[in-house]
Amino acid sequence: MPKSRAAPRLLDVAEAAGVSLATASRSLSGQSGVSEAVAQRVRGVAQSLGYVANVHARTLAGGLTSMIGLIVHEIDDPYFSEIASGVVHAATSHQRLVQISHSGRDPEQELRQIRALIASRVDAIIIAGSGYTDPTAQQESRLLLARYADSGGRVAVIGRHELAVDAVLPANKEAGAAIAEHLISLGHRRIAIAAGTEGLTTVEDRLTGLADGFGQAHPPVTATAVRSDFTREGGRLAAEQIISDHPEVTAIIALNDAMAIGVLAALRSHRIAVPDQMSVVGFDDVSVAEALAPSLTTVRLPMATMGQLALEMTLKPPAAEPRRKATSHQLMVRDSTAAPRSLGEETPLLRDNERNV
Amino acid sequence: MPKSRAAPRLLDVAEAAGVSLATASRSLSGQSGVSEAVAQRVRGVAQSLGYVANVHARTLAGGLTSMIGLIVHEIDDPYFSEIASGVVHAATSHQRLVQISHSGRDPEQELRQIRALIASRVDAIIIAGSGYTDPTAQQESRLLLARYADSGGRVAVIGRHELAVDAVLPANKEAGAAIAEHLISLGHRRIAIAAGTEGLTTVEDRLTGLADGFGQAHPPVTATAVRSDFTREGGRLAAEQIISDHPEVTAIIALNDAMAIGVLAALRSHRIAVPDQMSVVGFDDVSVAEALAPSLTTVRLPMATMGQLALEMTLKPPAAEPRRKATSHQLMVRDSTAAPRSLGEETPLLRDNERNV
DNA sequence: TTGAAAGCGCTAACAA
DNA sequence: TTGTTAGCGCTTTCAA
Repeated sequence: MPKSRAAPRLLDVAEAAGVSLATASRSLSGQSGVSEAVAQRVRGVAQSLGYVANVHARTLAGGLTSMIGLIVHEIDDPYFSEIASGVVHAATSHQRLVQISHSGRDPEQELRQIRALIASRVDAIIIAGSGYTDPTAQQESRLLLARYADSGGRVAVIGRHELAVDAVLPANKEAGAAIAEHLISLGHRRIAIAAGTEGLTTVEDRLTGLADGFGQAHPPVTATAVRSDFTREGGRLAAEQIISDHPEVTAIIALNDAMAIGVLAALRSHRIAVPDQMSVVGFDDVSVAEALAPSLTTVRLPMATMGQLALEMTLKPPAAEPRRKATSHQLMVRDSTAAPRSLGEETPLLRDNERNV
Repeated sequence: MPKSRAAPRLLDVAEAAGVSLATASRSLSGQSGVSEAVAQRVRGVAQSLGYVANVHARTLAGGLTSMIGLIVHEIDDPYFSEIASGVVHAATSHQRLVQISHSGRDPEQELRQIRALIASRVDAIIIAGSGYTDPTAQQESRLLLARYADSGGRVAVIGRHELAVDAVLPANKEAGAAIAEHLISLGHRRIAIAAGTEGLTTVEDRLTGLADGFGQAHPPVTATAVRSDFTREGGRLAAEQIISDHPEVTAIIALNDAMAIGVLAALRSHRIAVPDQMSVVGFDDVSVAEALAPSLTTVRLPMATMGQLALEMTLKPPAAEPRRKATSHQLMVRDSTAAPRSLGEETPLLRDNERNV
């Protein structure tokens, strides 16, 4: 039985190839100053020995790690996995590796993850997902990140305008306004909102956008928000409450698609037809949204692109002022919205398939 | 403006606290042999300096990294994100961090990721997702992993029986048999299979299970497999082909839920009613499956648990023989399956809500 | 209980 | 073109 043997070191490669440590190092890192013949031989020896350089030693000795840390709220939420996918693809094409951690929407846990990423000296840290409206919740994170940036680390966030770092800003307000206009133009005036947990900036921004959009309606809109978790189950619970407490409502706005899916499920179990008896809209356009039945009217935010943009920001040297990159949004009108029933068949069906905003 | 300053080192902490390097190290790592008073003071200084230990130096000097590497095929596929979620949660409760990489179902890319994980000296590597039936595709990965294990690294795989390492084995065959029996008992005999790409062991195992289940039917089953990508779009394409080439079919089996969602979309666009005109089933029971309309009949594989089990295997010392851990499966009968129309209303509706297998 | 010092594996500056 | 050597920041003997 083979004894547990340490992994081969660069020194082992050098000896086996009959060259010095420095020559071996140069050969493998593809630097100039080595004859091609020697370099070739060293590479061959390294391969046959199964040599893989120790990143820790390499990092300690000098350079960067080529590692990017990504912190998301929930790994198994499509919103974040699509962002992650964008980050990973972009990173791969820049020969960077991504280390993904998740915070479970808990500032404490997020702090711990930031600490771990800093400890492992990743070249950059990307934090995706809503910030917290409570400033004390991230006092220490902010400090840590500032110090990290100060000592050369790069930081970018997605959707957290409250941190003074490079940021990709999802068009949450604009998306809210677009949805409000869509429902108003269909004739809805009594609307309920399945809103996510308090304290998340994303939730508040989307609500603000909706309020802006509603403000212009004649006759005016009556909108009621019901708070719940920012998840499918949260959507289901919110819908139950809306159904029982607000029977006059003709449309439900869920503040993300996950909640919208929960809303649809609740309506189905109550045999409330969508869109005939109730219109439903979401936010994000996660990829399953169009595959639902009825397919979900929602606002598309380009998650993968957002991830890619964030990654690319971290590759550039820091700017004097933090960069802000706004994203596009696109209202996707599908089968879950229609004119309210009371307006009946005499109203022409206002439906365009994809309206660019 | 603060100059770009290097991060504080343990030496800085030690000096600021007026102790030696060794004492500082001991204080922070909570070792015995330091007076509590001194330890306290050192910890205080470390905190106020925002000191975070450099993992690379620490790793190089001795110990483990407390990092686990996880390789998945597709980060934004719910099957994998649910597995990842299981791994991450279990890891967190064991104070481990997880680094997630993705291979895009490409053996080359997978090899590169394995190399990177080994280079960063993660304590363990978990590879999730189907293996490749072509043995040459992973010749080198196998070699690398063997060497890594030999030098003390831990390896566990999810769903790759072809590697001689600790493995969590999804009940793919049994799941296939359960689905076959379900459709047979409903009376289906002309069945199409939307199968994933060739060369994936998961696909072949599920097909084998289906064939086993079909073998016992009287009258016999006619089953046709259509190959396509193992994704939603692949499911859609397969369904289109099935609709045009095999109009006699009364049920479509998709080899995973992603494909099933694509199949449902294709059927909807052809106005083929599910389950009245066509039954549809999937595999996996990703969390959105029950939220679809009609809700999807599928076989539940406990993805999060699988991830958790794999993580725990890597925490144990290696066994003489590779461990094999089989998982449960559970047929989830929902609204996408029914008796074929030709049997009409005279057949009693065999439907139980959750049948344990 | 504390400190001094020898590495861990690698890179890069300096010599030859 | 090649080799020698001084660290990188930490842990861990070994001495005091």
